[in-house]
Amino acid sequence: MPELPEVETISRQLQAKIVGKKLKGKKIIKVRRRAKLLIIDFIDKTSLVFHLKLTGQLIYNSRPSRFTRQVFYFNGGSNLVFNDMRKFGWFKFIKRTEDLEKKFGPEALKISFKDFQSRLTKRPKSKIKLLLMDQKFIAGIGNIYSDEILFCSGVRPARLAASLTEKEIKAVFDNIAKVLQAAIKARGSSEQSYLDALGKKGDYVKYHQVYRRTGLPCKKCRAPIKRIKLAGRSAHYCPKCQK
DNA sequence: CCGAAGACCTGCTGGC
DNA sequence: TGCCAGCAGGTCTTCG
Repeated sequence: MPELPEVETISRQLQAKIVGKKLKGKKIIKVRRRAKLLIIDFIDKTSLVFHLKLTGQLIYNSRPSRFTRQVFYFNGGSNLVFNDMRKFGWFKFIKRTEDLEKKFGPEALKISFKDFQSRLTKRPKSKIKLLLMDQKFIAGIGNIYSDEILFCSGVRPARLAASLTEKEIKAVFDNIAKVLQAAIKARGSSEQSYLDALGKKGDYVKYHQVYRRTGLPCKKCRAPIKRIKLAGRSAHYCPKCQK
């Protein structure tokens, strides 16, 4: 589930619901996202940090299910339910988030073209899809959105960074923001288990051009979508639209 | 330095 | 219907 658009959706929804409430007697002053982390900041400068990994859910005012790992209760009776079928996700209370946040590269929605380009030239032999998913290179993009960004850019996922023309680098850069913003607007992609903080599915799957569409006709040219393996992950692309 | 492979978990789907 | 292989939004660690 949760890449940048999904975590951003949850973050915005929770920000509207729980700021000003108290958890364990401590007042919540902000809910925010860094990379794929969801961070709840308290007035005493401590934070509660979540990583939802593949199947984590954070749902406001929900009921526990068989997959519930933890329920957080706020003063006044409302709650926040943390579900995670595959148990990869985690949460922890920490004193300062700085050290944790330092481990990530620039935010995908904040990086400048200049920075993006210079980072690419420093990793000439890396495959472009793996670079987009490398959280130290650029933070927030995962398997779904790297495939979608590269489709929109006309670039195959296994291309080496050094092989991209200036025009292609610009296209990839532009499509990072374009695809992620559109996905946030649709409240993310619900492939299987993802739900937003209000317990609703995200609508972006219907806009997917290639992700998990192996063998289906490309929405632009009708050529069958291909799937390959890169670093153990599936990569989907249109052999005709992407060079 | 880099990349590939396996580990961590559970559930679902498709083929025989 | 049953069983088994393969797949799934993400990091981590280990090994070559």
